[in-house]
Amino acid sequence: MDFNTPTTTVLYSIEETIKAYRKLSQLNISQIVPDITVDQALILLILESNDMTQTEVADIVFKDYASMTRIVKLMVRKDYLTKTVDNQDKRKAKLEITERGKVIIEKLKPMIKRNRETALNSISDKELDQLYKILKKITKNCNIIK
Amino acid sequence: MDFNTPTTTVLYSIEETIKAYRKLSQLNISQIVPDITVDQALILLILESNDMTQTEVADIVFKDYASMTRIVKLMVRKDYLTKTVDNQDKRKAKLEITERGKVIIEKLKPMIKRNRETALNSISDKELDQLYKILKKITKNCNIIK
DNA sequence: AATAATTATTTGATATATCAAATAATTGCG
DNA sequence: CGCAATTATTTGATATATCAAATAATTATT
Repeated sequence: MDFNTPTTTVLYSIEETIKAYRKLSQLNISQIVPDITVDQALILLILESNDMTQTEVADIVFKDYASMTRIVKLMVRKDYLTKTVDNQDKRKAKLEITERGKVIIEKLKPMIKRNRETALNSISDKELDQLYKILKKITKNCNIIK
Repeated sequence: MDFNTPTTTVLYSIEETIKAYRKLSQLNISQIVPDITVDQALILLILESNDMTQTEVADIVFKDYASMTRIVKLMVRKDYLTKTVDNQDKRKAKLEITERGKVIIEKLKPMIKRNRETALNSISDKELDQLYKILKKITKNCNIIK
């Protein structure tokens, strides 16, 4: 049964790439704001444009709702964001970025931008487009079952 | 400062893809062997060809050594593998797949293969090659700092 | 040989991932 | 309206991720 060694499939490469990128990002972000994770920064970025529901944010950042509950708890404790009950629908938790959160994200933006540039250095627009399309295909294939 | 929204960068797509693939894999693998994680199965696959040191395996599967210690502990408890002291170098932990581990991995192989096929369905060899090369570039870019 | 430096692994602390079950609010329907 | 179904979130349990510090064995150096 022509069974490839796990390390020879692209899916392994995808894993490798994302881990390398996460490591780079965390390292550089910690240099600017020591006490924040990459994912927390991402959540702040998302909330910077529009306030949202906890579940909405979770969907955007691909987090399990249970994880999201805990991450938000920490972020509220650190005064990065506030969590209030949505008055239209009391099941929903409205998340808003705090002033401190805004300051922090502004401080981080240049580094976040730089991380992306570092990661994508020397990748042409054409390659980026190819990469994007292929990844989308794979994602779609994986989500067929749902 | 032309700062892209986080969701518009390919790095976000990479994250999305790998999460979708992991979900698919875990779902299908659990159907065959309910009590094993994708990563544990990967470790068994790695060890199937050659017995190795714990650190060697960790490097291959991109795991932190501390994580590896804990994963191995669980896998030993479940009788998927054995852990013994390397006699040449007593710092090293030699990992070997057990009979039960072998049986389980044989049982899983067809599904693992199928998962890969599902994920990569309709992706041409040319695309795979492109994908692979671009990912390698990104990984390299991220590892520059080290 | 004795000590310093390095390597492999572990442990503790904390954060996150994931599943299943619980809770609470809202919606749909007879 | 009253209740079943659905939706948003939480909690508990367990697994994994990550960093820093500790341990133990090995290697390099003086």
